[in-house]
Amino acid sequence: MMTEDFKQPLFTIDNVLFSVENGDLKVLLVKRALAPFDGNWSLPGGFIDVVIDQNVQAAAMRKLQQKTGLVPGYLEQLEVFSGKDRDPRGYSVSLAFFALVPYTTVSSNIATVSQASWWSISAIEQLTLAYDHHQIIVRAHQRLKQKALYSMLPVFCLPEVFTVGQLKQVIEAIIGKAIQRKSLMRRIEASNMFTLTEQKIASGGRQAQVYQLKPGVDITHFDRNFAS
Amino acid sequence: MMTEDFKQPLFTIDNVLFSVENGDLKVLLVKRALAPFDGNWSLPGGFIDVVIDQNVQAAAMRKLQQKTGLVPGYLEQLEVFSGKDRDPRGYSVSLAFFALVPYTTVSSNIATVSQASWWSISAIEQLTLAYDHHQIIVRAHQRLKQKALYSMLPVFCLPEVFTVGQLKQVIEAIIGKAIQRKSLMRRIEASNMFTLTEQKIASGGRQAQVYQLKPGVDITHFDRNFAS
DNA sequence: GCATATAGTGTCTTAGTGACACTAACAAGG
DNA sequence: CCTTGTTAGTGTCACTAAGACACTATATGC
Repeated sequence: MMTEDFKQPLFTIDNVLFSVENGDLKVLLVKRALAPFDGNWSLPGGFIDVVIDQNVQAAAMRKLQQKTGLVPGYLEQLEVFSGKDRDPRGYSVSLAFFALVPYTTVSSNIATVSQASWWSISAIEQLTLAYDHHQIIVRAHQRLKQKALYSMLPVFCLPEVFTVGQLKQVIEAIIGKAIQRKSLMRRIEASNMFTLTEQKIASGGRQAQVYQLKPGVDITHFDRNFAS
Repeated sequence: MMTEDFKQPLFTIDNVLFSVENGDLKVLLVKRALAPFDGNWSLPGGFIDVVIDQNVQAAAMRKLQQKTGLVPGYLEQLEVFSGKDRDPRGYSVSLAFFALVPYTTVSSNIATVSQASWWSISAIEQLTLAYDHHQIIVRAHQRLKQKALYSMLPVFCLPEVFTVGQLKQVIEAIIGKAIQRKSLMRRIEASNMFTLTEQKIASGGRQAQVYQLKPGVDITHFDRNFAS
């Protein structure tokens, strides 16, 4: 049974890049300039380049960098979406990634993309997206939500230094539910992922202590979820 | 930017099929009859057939059925493994699945496979496997272990009716650590996934109550892990 | 009957989250 | 200067689910 016996499906990459701005969970979308689905908003992605890309994660990183100018602090494989009809060009297999970055404004302008911008997760529901990108975003959100309940993953939506209040806001935006500041502080302590810097930051009331991610640490997972 | 601008990678499927026999976690391997890696043990997998297979899960199911005769009760996407050098035929992208079945003896005899048999997870370490299948098995085992700590997934390694003792043995084989029978019974109760049948089964001592998976239920996830 | 093996229960301990009141530190306005 | 409002951080009790383990129950084999 040789390789050539089979017609291979199209293989592509899609990225669901999340961030949180001001308590609002956002996903980065790009407006397609080319067919198919030209003029529609879509997830930044594309074809793997077998010469340049060491592997699929490298391809995902390159596509993100290329189409949005952003380099995520966290990138993880989500799931493969596949089928005969998801791409008008033929049988398609797309590997979706989900990624996290600190919020920054974006402005991209390359050939395949006319615009790139952040969209609130709630606003996206009303949009018409290319391919099955709605479903991909839903699945990515589910996964992120779940991981936010038992891990420190949401820190990747913040700059390297941050306050407990900021992290609390990010987590609440992700899981869509309030948590106890006390519980979060216990986790920050227990995780041993952060150092307490000398600085303090104004916040409208008492100044907040500033935490910093220790370099090279793994994200801690806890044995229990926040109340779900 | 057209499809044809890019040389596409090879896309394949690999299955890590787990079961538990007598307290021993096993993975199903097949002996390759054809190049590359002919004569080596490997994970059952192959190319997707864009005519037959509705999507990648269907392809995984078909490959398993074809190469081992088994139809798993649970099948989930694991992760994509990719790179220039993992397949001598060229740049390769393989989507690995992990699957669970009740233990049964296998004996397959088709063209591409000369043998199919169960291997203890510990015995596999000493084997030489095709491709990067060692790494895939390690990752699949990690994921299964993790899920066994907080979900009822391991029931798919048992027949439709089973006893608490059997489930306990399966879970312990997967996570490599003893758990309290009491804790498991509390979970069985709380999950509401099972009905208690009239039957009892001999087991060397007092007869055990027989549980049965309710048809069509989702696997329950708990908010806490077993001690890890 | 007695030893032994597995099944199932009762109940105290332990650990981590939830709830919430309380103190701390800052700004703005009188 | 003092009061009020706001956010930051602490102290502590309640709640819940798992761990530990003794105890009872029911089977087998001698």
